[in-house]
Amino acid sequence: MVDLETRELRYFVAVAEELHFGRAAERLGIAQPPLSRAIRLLERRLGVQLLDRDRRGVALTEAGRVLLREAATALDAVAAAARRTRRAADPQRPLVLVTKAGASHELLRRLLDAQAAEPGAVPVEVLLCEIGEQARLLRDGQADVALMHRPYDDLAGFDTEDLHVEGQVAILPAGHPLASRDRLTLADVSDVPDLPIARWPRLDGSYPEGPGPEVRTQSTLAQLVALGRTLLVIPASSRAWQWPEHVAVPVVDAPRVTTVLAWPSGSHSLAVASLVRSAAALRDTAPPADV
Amino acid sequence: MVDLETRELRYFVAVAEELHFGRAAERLGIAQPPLSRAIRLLERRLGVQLLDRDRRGVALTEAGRVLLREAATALDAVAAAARRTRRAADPQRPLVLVTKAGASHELLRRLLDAQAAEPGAVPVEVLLCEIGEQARLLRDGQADVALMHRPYDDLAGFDTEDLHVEGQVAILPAGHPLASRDRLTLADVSDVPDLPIARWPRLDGSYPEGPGPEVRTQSTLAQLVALGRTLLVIPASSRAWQWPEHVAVPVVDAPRVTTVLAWPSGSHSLAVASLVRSAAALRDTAPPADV
DNA sequence: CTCCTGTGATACCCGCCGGGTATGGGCCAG
DNA sequence: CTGGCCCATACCCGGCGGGTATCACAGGAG
Repeated sequence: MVDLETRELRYFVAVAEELHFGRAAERLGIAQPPLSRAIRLLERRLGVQLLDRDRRGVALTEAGRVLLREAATALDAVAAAARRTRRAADPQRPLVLVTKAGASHELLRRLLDAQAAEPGAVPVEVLLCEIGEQARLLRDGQADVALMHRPYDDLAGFDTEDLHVEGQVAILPAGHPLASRDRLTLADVSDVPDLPIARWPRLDGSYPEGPGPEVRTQSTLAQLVALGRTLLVIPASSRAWQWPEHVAVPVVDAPRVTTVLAWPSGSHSLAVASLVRSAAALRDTAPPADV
Repeated sequence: MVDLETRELRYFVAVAEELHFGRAAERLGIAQPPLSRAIRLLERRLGVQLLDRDRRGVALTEAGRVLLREAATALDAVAAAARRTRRAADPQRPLVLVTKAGASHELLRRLLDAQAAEPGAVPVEVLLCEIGEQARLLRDGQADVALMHRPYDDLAGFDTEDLHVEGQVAILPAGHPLASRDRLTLADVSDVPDLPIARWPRLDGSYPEGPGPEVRTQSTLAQLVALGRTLLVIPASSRAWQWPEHVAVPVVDAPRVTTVLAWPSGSHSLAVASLVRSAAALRDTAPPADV
């Protein structure tokens, strides 16, 4: 049995991501030789080669790729332990709810209002993040609960409560021929030559091949749409995209999107339970108009 | 931002579980004073009181309870990182499949046969565990894949493939009046005065109140049934209970149990994928007789 | 061919921190 | 009051994590 220390995992992650001992050491705030030694020791303790030191630079072995992935989640778990413990000790800790900026705006407003009206309401702090970040923020304890969207977000490891189902719309630059239609299909929007779909970075930061522009944030994407450089298909209730230059047209055969409230499974927080109750009541009493 | 080391977490878990510095230190193989100091340092770094040192002994604070739970999952994640990394480096690593001893025996046999018949079959090692342990073994990397049972096992954090649905039977000592019936209901078996339901330990090791005998393993339970001291309700295909002194009677209104193949979500292992394919094919070509 | 540059590895030193022993001090039980 | 239990404090030591200086080696420029 080998007991890894989080320091070793942090060091390895830095080297594995930088693929360069010098830069990794700088990022960690230590010198390069101790880092080399630490990684070598880690390899010997595990009995596994993690890196191929080539003449020029460093490459991950298969085992190294596994450890990079596993170490990231393990470090998240450790960070979550610290954060949640501190939060638990804060008597007036607000509940942190994270959601994608601009998504499900109306629903969120109604949820916050409903929760605030509860007797003994726990204050709710709203944290906005970029697409796909909610899962990490929940996992590492920076947030207690999230609004997420099936089937797009990865809900593995979370308990969820469905809140709302809706269709999707294509966001187009006003003035584009497609913008005058009153309904579209996925076929209509999939291969528009002058509006290629934007490309998001993969987990490793690289971009898939394709003609569309590379984007990393919603705001850049919104501006690209306004400039007539790309189109996108999103849930009807998303509001981050309502620029004057934008037109929304329903896409009738796009998959329907379910907005869910998600929280780490096994969470014993009374505050989370209270919010979930509010959400369920909200959905049952006043279902928002579907699109 | 506080970076906890796994050593600190292990120390805290030991103290939190033992609620006694001396015993915790002994369990950790260190002396008591350094342990006291380490815990005190941990509290100061977190800025949170984790333990109430009472006149006599130690009690967990609310924050301490949170950290105990979080630390356990974080340590599991770290251990999983080490184990999975080593496994990844082993060229002829077998795939480890864990299941409750005695459960879904036929299904498992057919699954192993089907997988062995695959071209390029990965060897599968079977690991048997007690009830409720599969999730931990999957989480901490001791197993790659598990047979689990909805709705009884906690499937949070795992991807699953449904394999089989079946009813449940009551296991009774032969000769008991109920044993001669050809069907039972939950009402029939819920309050039999001379056959009280056995009590399993909770996570903290304590037992719920009740008249039934306390059990910790399946084998003790099987013997208690044979002795006519308790009854139990289990999926029809479970085979650990087929002693000569046992009689199985269908319980018509018990919830139906789904046997699922489960693996850590996000697992990129080709071997797991291959086994899942085998399992799906198995189910589609030759569904086992339902009960 | 030579020299320079950039890379990770090695050698060696030092200070800190984790761990040990000895002991103190508060709080029951009797 | 007193002894015992249990955690905290005081103090020492050795190992390890981190630093600097340097080496070894591979390319590339000239």
